[in-house]
Amino acid sequence: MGVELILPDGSVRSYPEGTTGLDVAREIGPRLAEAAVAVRIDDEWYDLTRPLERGGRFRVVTRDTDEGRSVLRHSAAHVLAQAVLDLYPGAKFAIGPPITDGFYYDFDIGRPFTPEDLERIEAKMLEIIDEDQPFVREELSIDDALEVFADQPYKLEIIRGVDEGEGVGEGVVSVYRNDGFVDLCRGPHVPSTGRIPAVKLLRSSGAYWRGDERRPQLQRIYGTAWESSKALADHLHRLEEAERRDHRRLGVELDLYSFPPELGAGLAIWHPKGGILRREIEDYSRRVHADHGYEHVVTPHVAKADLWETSGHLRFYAEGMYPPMELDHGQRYHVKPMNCPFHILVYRSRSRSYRELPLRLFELGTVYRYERSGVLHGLLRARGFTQDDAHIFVAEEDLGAELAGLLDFVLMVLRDFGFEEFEADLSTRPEKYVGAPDLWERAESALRSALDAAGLDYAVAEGEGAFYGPKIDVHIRDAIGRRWQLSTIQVDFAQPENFGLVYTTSENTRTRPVMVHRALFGSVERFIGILVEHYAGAFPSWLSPVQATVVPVADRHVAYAEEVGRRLRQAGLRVEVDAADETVGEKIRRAITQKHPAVLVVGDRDAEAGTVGLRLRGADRERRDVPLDEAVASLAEASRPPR
RNA sequence: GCCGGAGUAGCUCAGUCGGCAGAGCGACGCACUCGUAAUGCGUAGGUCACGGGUUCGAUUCCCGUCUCCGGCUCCA
Repeated sequence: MGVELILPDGSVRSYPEGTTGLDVAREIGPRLAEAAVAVRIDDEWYDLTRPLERGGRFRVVTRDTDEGRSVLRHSAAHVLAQAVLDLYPGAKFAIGPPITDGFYYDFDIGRPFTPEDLERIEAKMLEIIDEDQPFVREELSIDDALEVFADQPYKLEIIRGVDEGEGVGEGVVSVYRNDGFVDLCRGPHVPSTGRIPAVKLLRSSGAYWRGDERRPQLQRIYGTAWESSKALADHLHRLEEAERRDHRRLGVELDLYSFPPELGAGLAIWHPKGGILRREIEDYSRRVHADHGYEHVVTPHVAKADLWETSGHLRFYAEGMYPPMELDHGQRYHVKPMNCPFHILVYRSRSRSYRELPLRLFELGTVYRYERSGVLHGLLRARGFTQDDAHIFVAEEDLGAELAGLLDFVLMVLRDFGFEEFEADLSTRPEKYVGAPDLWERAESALRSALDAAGLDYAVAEGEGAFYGPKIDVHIRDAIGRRWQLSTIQVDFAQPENFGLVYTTSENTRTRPVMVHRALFGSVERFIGILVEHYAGAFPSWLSPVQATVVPVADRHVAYAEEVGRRLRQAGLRVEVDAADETVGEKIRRAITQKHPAVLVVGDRDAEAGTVGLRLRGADRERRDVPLDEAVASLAEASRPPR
């Protein structure tokens, strides 16, 4: 009994029993066989050396793809565990999956790993890789597996959990052996340890067993593995690049913002230059919202506990809120973690007609959330931040059109800030939910068609929606390929119910509107943090706190430099005239280091002829003798906001 | 919150096996007056995170607290 395989080119071929994926890959081409790490039949994984048990759509997975890398990273994780068990007798090992850009493995050796431990372990791993030990797959009954891992409590727990269908078949699990080491694993793996071309351990840290802080804390070792030493070197270079772009570091260097300990953890202060950046972004946001039919509202920072009871926040979100403060005979007030209840009160302040819908209420609303101290991370994760928040009250029949327009709006805004790559997640109805199922279905299909209409790539996260409604999250890729979640669009069937919202229809009946929560930047602070890292501090001119620096060559040119500065300011530009007692070279270096987009150098010739030397960021070299009028006009043009 | 690491000048860091605290950059002053990425010389700047303990003496050792960093978890 042979197998019939459909190859990616559509051809169908038959193979005798016992044929392996490697045999097929070799037949297709030796280079393919060389790069192969595993094969798939109809999405089922096979090790290269495992006989194919059935026919179907056949595909060779190579090591230079994301799928292939995750196979070799998984194998690298095994080698890591093998090294640790070898070096630390009695070590317990838990789980070791591949992750984005690497892998980890969780251990218990009774103490944390030190940097010296990591060096030893890495050396041991390289030895194991050198020995090119074959990975051998084996299937065991649950009982046999329990015996094999008798002294490994975490493995035993996993095996006992396998009954719920995580195993490879009825009452059977697979293990992989190489040398004396054996690990429970579904696979697949590369054929032998020598097929891991480049590996490096990065760090260790604590991690809870199964992510549960009530359970034992294990020691996790992170590493990365790649298809070639060049790919590894590139990755390490990207890590350095990310460090160079760190918004916390650039915030200090560019004098944008800081996090004084006196203030409290997770709270930022904005310096004048950061203030300009923020103001430009916020002004832009207000402008485009006004242009897109939003009305600007303003609401306070605290509200009575009753309001948070009605909205359900105290029931579902209390641990994310600042504790109450008491005043007026024990009346409790909470600082707001969200703006929605306030916007709802605006809606409910009088009776609403169908003619007013969709009613779009927008606010740059500053909220405070209690974040556990360990998770704070500069602007990206703060305790106080400002949302570009709006709530749209819409008739159910208009929801689809509203969502489609909204998604276009989101993409327009993100493109205006220089982001070009987008991916979305559509989160659908969870097990616990409010609202009628057919309402959910209509909302989900409305979100789906909005995504289709926008031509956006999206993944469906089944059951990941909030209990109150489905949502779309929009992610962007930054300049070094990192993915960030920014915008969110959430349909809400619960709050209109909680607050008893209605509007009067054209038939003079009263109907409940649907509510949409949406934020484009999400948090202005976090968005700026991402922008700083995306641009490595070199913002497009319209966002630059300083748009041009004027450098006089010598003291006698200061008056002309001031004149140039005045002209630029009249054209609306933010300008510094650097009259400091320094060399021209030093002043230029300073402007460049501060990422100013334009430097204008003026000397004798310029003062006489009414010209400037113009050096633009990113240009190969400067232009000399540019007429001042021309320089002013072109810089003003280059510094205009996108809209 | 938990695990690990750290906190010395505005920034980046060295140092003190317990005995008067150091560099580079930055700031300030003086000289230089200069044409596209660092001119030279000088000066100031420190509760060695904070509080307690041990000690003749603590920046150094011990305990606690705060803050930061890497993770866990959670999210915008």
